[in-house]
Amino acid sequence: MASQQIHPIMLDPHAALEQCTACDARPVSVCNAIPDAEMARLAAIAVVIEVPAGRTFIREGEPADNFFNITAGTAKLFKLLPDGRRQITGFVGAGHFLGLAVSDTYAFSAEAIDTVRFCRFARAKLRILLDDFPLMEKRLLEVASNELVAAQEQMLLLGRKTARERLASFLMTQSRQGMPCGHSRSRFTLPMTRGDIADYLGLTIETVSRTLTRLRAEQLIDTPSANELQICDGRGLVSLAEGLR
Amino acid sequence: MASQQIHPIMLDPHAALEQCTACDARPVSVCNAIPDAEMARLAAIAVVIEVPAGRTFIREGEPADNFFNITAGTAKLFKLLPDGRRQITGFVGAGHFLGLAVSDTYAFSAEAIDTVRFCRFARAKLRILLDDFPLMEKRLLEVASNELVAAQEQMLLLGRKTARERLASFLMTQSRQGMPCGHSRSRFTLPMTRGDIADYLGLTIETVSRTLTRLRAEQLIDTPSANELQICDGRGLVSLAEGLR
DNA sequence: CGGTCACTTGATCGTCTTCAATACCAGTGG
DNA sequence: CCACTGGTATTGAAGACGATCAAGTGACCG
Repeated sequence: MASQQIHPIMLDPHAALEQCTACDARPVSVCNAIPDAEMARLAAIAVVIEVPAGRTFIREGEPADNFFNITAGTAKLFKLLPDGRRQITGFVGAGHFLGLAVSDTYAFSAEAIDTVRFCRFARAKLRILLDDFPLMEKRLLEVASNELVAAQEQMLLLGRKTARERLASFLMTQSRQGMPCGHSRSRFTLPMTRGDIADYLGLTIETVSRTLTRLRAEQLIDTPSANELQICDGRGLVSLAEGLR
Repeated sequence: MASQQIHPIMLDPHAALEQCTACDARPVSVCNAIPDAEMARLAAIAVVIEVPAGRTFIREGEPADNFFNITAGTAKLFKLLPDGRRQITGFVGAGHFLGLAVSDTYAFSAEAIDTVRFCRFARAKLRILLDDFPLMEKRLLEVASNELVAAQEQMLLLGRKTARERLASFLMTQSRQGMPCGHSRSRFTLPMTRGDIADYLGLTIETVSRTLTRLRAEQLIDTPSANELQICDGRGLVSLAEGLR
């Protein structure tokens, strides 16, 4: 089918190794657990792939044959109900690892928001490699643990927070995206659409739009354009996110 | 403080080993990754503790000094907002492992629903032991991955399902609790209160009660008593849980 | 320009919440 | 044995928040 036309960017072994040691995502990814000297083994089984915005590259329910390591761009992970209702479970960027599921099929779908580049590893091959690098397995466990914590935070948001609190939480999380712990940007770009935000926060497009309008009216944020976000009152947003007003 | 009066059930080393190899929870827990011969090392650092119903034995935000392995009873895990709103992120029973968080503080609280017994391991000690048993680390990664899948399923429920669909999903999950894959009980006990169910499903007590009443009126379930549940139409519940009606 | 797509805004509707009363059940003590 | 109590569950009526339906705006693009 048309959606399967994925283009592996083939590289000779030496170039592949270059690719890995010089990879933008390496410092923030799990592969930094593998020493430089052994990097060639990882590079040997990695297939670099680039997909355009809108392309679904993981489909819930299909055989989970691969692991993925995002190196550039942003993707959304989501689950669907038969009637089309969608819940986005996360937005993932460079350094993020996908496909940990133990099951033999993927538990979620993944779609590129902008142009996404990732390394693809055949599950079987990676597993063998993993046996030789317990440090990488340790890193994976760390990553999974952190995601579990984030997932619980999201459950609190979806189960118990109001629309305003959800948006405030989301915007503060986004402002901290990719920043060193404790830091945040006061101005940033939202790569996803209002529809994506709605499906991530368990709301509708209209509610997201209205709520942003209201937050703007209250001087908590500003929206220079639809995709640009300026945080005017971080303190206010944080206390709103925690339900304190 | 009074709530800290936890009673470790001290055992001499031999008895501790007995305790572990004969443990009810071992077949379903992560410790089965450790060979019998080495079990003594695990037993040596385990502290067996029993807490009564209602006791909070993990507090969100407190230093995460221990790992826990539930061996009997049921506990609820939850997060709170400052104003008291509560989201239960899971119910955990025998075999469940708690405290994976990488952070130095717990990301959630845990409270015993009935009498709960667990093994407690000092984080530092367990980590050392883990270095010698990569197989156990592998198991932990498996467990964490499975929980992540469950968490995503719960996000779909909280973000996109109606009250009826949530209850149907919950009841079907409960009916499969502790059953071999593909099996389920048609009749079982709910150890948690309506309030707990509500806080797990992101609803109110009243909505849970009303919805159960309605499901009963529609012959999908029966409730011989408040804590007993009989599934009359499993098929119907499943399709309801998936949003197909 | 016409077309599409994303976003915004308005009016109305419905599901779930809130508030309140009542029922139920186990435990306690008269 | 029965009245009393506290916790839990059920049921009813009213209200609110967010959803749905609908229209309008603006940006981009062939």
